[in-house]
Amino acid sequence: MDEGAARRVSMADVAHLAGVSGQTVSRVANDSPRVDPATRDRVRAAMDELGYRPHRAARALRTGRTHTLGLMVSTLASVGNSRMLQAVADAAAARRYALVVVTVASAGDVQGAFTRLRDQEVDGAVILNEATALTAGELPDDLLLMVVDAAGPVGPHDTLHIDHAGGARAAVEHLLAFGHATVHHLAGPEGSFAAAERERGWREALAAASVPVPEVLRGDWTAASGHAAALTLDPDATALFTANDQMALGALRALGDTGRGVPGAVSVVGFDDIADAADFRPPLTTVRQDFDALGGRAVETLVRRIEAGPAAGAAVLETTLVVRASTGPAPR
Amino acid sequence: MDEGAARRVSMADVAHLAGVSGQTVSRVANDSPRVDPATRDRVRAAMDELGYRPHRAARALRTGRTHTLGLMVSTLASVGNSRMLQAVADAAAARRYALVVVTVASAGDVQGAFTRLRDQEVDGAVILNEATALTAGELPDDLLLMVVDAAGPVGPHDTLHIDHAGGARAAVEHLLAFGHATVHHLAGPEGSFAAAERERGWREALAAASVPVPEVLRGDWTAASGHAAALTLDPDATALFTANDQMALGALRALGDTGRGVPGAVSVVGFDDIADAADFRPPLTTVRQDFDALGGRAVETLVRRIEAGPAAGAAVLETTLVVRASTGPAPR
DNA sequence: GTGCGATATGTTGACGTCAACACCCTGGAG
DNA sequence: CTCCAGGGTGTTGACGTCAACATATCGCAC
Repeated sequence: MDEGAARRVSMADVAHLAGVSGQTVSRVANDSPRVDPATRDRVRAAMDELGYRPHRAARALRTGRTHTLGLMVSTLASVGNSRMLQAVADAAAARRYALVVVTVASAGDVQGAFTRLRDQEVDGAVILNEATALTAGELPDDLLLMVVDAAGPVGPHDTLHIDHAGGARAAVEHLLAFGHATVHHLAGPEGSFAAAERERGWREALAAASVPVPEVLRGDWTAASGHAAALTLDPDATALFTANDQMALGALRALGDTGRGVPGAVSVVGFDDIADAADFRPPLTTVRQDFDALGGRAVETLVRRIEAGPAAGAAVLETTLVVRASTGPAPR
Repeated sequence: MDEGAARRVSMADVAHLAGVSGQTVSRVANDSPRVDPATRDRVRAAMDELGYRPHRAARALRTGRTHTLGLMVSTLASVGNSRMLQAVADAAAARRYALVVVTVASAGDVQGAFTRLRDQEVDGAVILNEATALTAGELPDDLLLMVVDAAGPVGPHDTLHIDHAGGARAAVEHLLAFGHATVHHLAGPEGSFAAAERERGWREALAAASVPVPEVLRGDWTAASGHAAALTLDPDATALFTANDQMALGALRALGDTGRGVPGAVSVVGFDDIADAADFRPPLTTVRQDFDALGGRAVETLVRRIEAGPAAGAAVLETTLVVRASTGPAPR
C-alpha cells in the first residue's frame, strides 16, 4: 500500500477517504453551495487529514485561468516603483492572486515584456507606465491590462493615475503663498507621463498666478541627476519644485554646497513623500501620493474585470501636501 | 471551419499543419536531438505561422515542474530589499524562470508565506532572511530553498550571504585609521542576521585595535529610527558606524541639528551604498554590497539545484568600502 | 398514488503536454 | 540475402481538475 515516493495528494485521494466522488470534492474546494453541510464537513476533514492542496496547474489547464497577475515595471531602483510593487503585491495576495514581476530593461524590450507576460499565462497585468512611454499602439489587446499613469482609457484597457497635476499645483501654490516671485521646476525625464503631468500642473499654477515661467530643468528621477541639474539653477531663484523626492535630495546637496540655505535662500518642494523624505536636511515638504491606495485600486479593478467582465474606465487619485521644513518665506 | 471564439493554438494544431504527430512537435519544442533537421524546420515554421506558444499549465501538470521561482521578503520598503528583488528578478528572467513575490507581513506569518509559496507550486524559492529571523526549525524541507543571510547551510538548504562582518571591520578600520579614539555603532534590529553580523564585525575590529567598546545604539533600518537613535549618541563620540545607509541619513540629520558637523565633529560610515548615498549631505562613506551579484548567485545556485540535484553549500560575497566625504580625521 | 421540482451526488470526458513504448525505415556487417 | 543497430517518428495514456450532463432522493401538491 505504502508507495515509496511521496506522491502528491489529489482529489481522488480525498474523495476515496471521504467516501464521495471527486466531483464533490471539487465542489467543496470551490465553495459550491450545492453540497450537503454534513458531506462538506466530511470532505473538509479528509482534506485536512491528507494535507490536500489543489493543484494550480491542473486547475489552470482545466479552467483556462491561472489566478495570477503580472506587474510590468521598468526598474525597481526608484523608490516609488518599489512602493507600488509592494502595494500591488499585498493587494494581490489579499485576493489570493499570485503576482509575477516582469521588468522591461530597455524601451525596445516592451514587446518582449508583453511576451513574457503572455508566457506566464497571467489573467491580467498592471503596467507601470513609468518611463516606458507606451502609446496605445504598443499595447496588445489580447491581454487584460490596467495601465497606471496613462491619460485616459487606452484602447480596451482601464487606466488609473495619481492627480500629478493637481499635486504639482498645490506645491506651487504653497510656495507662492510664501511670497516667492515665481517657482522653478526640476522636471522628470521626457516621455514620462508623470513627469509631463507634474510639469503641466506647475505651469498651470504659475499661469493662474500670472507669474513668469522660468526655464525647466530636467533630471531622470535619480538624486544624482537632481544634484547635477540644481547646480545650473538660476542664482536668483528662491523656490524650487522638484518632480520627485530623490531629485530633491540631490538638489538639497547642490544648494547646500553652493552656500544657499534651505529654506533661508531657497525653498524646495518634492513629490512622492518617500519614507526618507522626513529625514532629509531639512525635512522635505513634499506631495504625498498614496501608493497603497493606488496599488490596491489597480488590483481591485483588474480583478473585477477578470472575474466579472468589461467596462473600461479611468480613475484619478488625489494627493496631499505634506509641509515640513524645506519651505518658508521668500528672502527679502 | 472557422470557429467563432479564438481558441488557443495547441501542439495538435501545429502538428496538423506541419504534417507530423504531436509528439514530434513536443520534441521540437523541447530541443530534443532526436528530430530530423528538415522536420524541425517545418515544425518551427508551422509554430511561427500559427503563433504557437507552449501552455505552461499543461506542461507543469505533465512534468510536475512549473519553471517558476519564488521570492520571500518581509518588506520592499527598504531600499536594500528592493535592489535584491530587482537582481533576483533579472537573474530569473535571464534563465527563463518566472518569479513570484511573496511578502511576509509579520513574524507570525512566516508559515503562511511558505504555504503561499507551496500554493504557487514554485520549483524553488529565494528567502531573504531579513528581519524574519528564521531558525532552522522554521524552514520546511519540502521546498527547495536558497536562504540569503543565514549563517551556514540550514538543514538541506543552500545559503548565501554578504560578508557583513568583513564589511563592518573595514568600515571601523577606516575610521580608526583617521585617529578616532573609538567608533560608536548604530545597529540594526535584534533578530536580524545582517544586523548581528555587522555588529560582530564592529566588535572584532575594536577588539583587534584594543580600543574601548561603547554601548550600542539600535534602530530598525529606517531613517527615522536612525535619527531618533543618533540623538542619544554620546556627546564625546567622534566616529559612528551605522548598520545601513538609511539610518545614516537620519543620523546625519540628528548630528546636523545638534550642531555637530560631519565629518568635522563626527565621522559617519554607512552600509549598503544605496544610490542616494552619494547625494547625502555630506556624501556618505559606506560599505557597498553587490546586490546584483548576490541575486544572480542566489538564482544560479537555486536553478542548478532544481535542474541538477543536491549538494547544499554556503557562499559568502565580499564587500567594498566606498570612501566619500562623511569621514575624516578625528577633531583634536 | 402520481408527477414534478428542487436538491444532492456521481459519471464522463477533455483541457495540452510529454514519457514510455512501439514501430518503421535505412544502411551496413556478416 | 538476412539481420541488426539506431535514428526518426507515431500511438497511447496519464498528470489533476472541473463543466456538462446524468442520476438519485426527497418532499409536496394535486
